[in-house]
Formats: sequence, C-alpha cells, structure tokens
Amino acid sequence: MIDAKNVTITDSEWEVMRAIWTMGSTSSRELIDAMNELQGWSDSTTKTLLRRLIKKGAVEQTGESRPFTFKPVVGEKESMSAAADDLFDHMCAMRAGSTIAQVIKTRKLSKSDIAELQQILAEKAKDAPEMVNCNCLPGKMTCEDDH
Amino acid sequence: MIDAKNVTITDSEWEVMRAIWTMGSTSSRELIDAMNELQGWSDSTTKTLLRRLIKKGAVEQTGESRPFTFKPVVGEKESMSAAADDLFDHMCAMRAGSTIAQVIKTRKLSKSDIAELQQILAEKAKDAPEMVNCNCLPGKMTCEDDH
DNA sequence: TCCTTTAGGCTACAGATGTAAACTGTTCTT
DNA sequence: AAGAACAGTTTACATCTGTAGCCTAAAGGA
Repeated sequence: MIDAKNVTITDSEWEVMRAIWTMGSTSSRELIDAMNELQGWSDSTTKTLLRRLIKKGAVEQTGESRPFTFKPVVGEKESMSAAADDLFDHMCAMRAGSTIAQVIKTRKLSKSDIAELQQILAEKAKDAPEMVNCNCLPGKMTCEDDH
Repeated sequence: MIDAKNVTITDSEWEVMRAIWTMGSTSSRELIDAMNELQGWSDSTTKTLLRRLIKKGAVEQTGESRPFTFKPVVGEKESMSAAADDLFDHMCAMRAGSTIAQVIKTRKLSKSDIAELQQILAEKAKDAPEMVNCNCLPGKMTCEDDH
C-alpha cells in the first residue's frame, strides 16, 4: 500500500476516490455511472480523473481482457489522515483546539466514536501542557497570547 | 466582518493570512519581510498574494498616505472552521470519528483545550446515534458497514 | 466476418495557482 | 530640484485543475 502522504489528491479526484473506496473495486462503467449520478459529470470527466489517479499511483488498473478492474492503491483512512494533517499543519497550532471543537460539534458521531475520543482525551490529559504557543511567526516576532 | 465561507483562500494565500492574523495589522514591508523569512518568497510574490487577498475581500488596505496599512477582513477562527468543514464535508461521514481521533492524537492541545473537548463530547454523548452511515454513494448503492 | 457498441487513451482548453519580473508613481535625501 | 529608495500596480508565465470532446482499438452481435 503506497503512502498516502506522497500522493496529492485534488478535490474532484477526491470525489472519485470516495466512490472507489466505497465500491472497493469497480469497473469503469460502474464508476462513470456513479459519478454521473453523484456529480453530474460526463463520462469523459470521470475517465480523465480516473486516469490521473492511476498516473499518480492512487488507483490501479488490473485484469487481462477489456473491461478492466480498478481498485484503490492508497487507503481511505490514511488519505483522510493525511488530508487532515495537511490542514492542521498549515494553521496556527494555538488554534487547533478550537477548530477541533468546532468540528466535533458539527459532525455526526456515533456513541462508539465519542467513547473513543473520550478515551484518547483522557489519556492525553495526563501530560498536557498548560498552553500551546502560536507558531505563525518566527523568532522575535512572537505573537500575542491571543490573536 | 465578511463571511469566511464566501472567500476561498488558497494554500499560499493562507500562509499570508496567518502572518496577517498574527500581526493583526501590518505594513506591506513588514509582511514582505516576514514572508521572505518564513517562506523564502521574493517581495513580488508576497505583493501578488496580498493583492489577490484584497481583491477577494479577505484583507483590506487602509490609510491616507503611502505606507498603507493592511488588516484582515475575514476572521481567523471562522476561516479555520470553514476550512475544516470543507474538508470533512468531502469525506465519508462514517470516517469523521476516526479522522478526528487521529487529529487529536497528533496535535498539541492544552489542558483547557482538552477540558473543552471533553465537555463538548459529554454533551454530545447524550443523544448520539448508535452508528453513522456512509454517505458516499447514492440510493441503492449503500455501502457495506465497513469500507 | 462485418458492423456496432463500448472501454480506454489522447487532446483541448479556460480558469486557478504559485512564483516573480518589470513598471510607475511617491517620498525621502542631499 | 534631482536622484535614490521604496510602495504599490501590471504583466508574465509555467503548471495544475476542472471539465469534456474526439479517436481508436477491442468485444459483442448479426
């Protein structure tokens, strides 16, 4: 399984990946129809995206005869983590907490999801720092406690 | 304050915004120097990005005489929430939980951040569903419990 | 086998993005 | 006032993205 960190998936491609991940393994026809229904895309659009994903190594094409089979090479979970990491890597470390808070408030979470998060937090609370510093500007330009 | 939802900030622009948010209000010189140090960008690059941000309405230019002042029009918190929402909106709802879990494990969080998250989770746990369904494919094509 | 569907591959093309040079209009110096 | 230093504006340009048409080589049907 290729490291998702090394593959940049664009927005449209992401939509295709979602479908592929969900289907697990699919024919181009099935995928094209799904994308047409989901996004209203023409056949060509899905084909292009699929081809780009193959080139990037996010999807692989297998089979001997013509109706080939397409399946994900990068994992869904890893890709999502990579995307989330990427997002947080580019925002002020000081703000991560409130952003996560907002996400938790907004998203649907199951009882077990919540239990897991609580467990992780309890663990993390043990050696949590009093406060996290802003990492937006270098050296002398330390930002105020609250920006 | 303009609604961050309506302003699309690209990756490079985001770096500029971080600096502006942290500085609160700045001169272009100060900003250019900061971006040069932080990203190694030439003066022109920062100038272009700044100009695009002004055009998009994310930053405003104020002052009478020449060394103008630049300040953020969209809020940092709102922009971060919008970015996070955007990310999660495009991933399988079923996976939000584990992705959040991974983010919490990875990020630095202060004691108070953790306390806040715990509080929110406790509240949310009250009426949490047994499970969240995948929302990747339409209608008949419901995905398996586990993809 | 010949023709018609297709699946897969190549080409296209406008707009967004990252990155920066060149130009112009000001302000500060001497 | 003349030149230097600088702030702000235009233009540039390669690459990436979103979206899709067209062509060609297989597969299936008559």
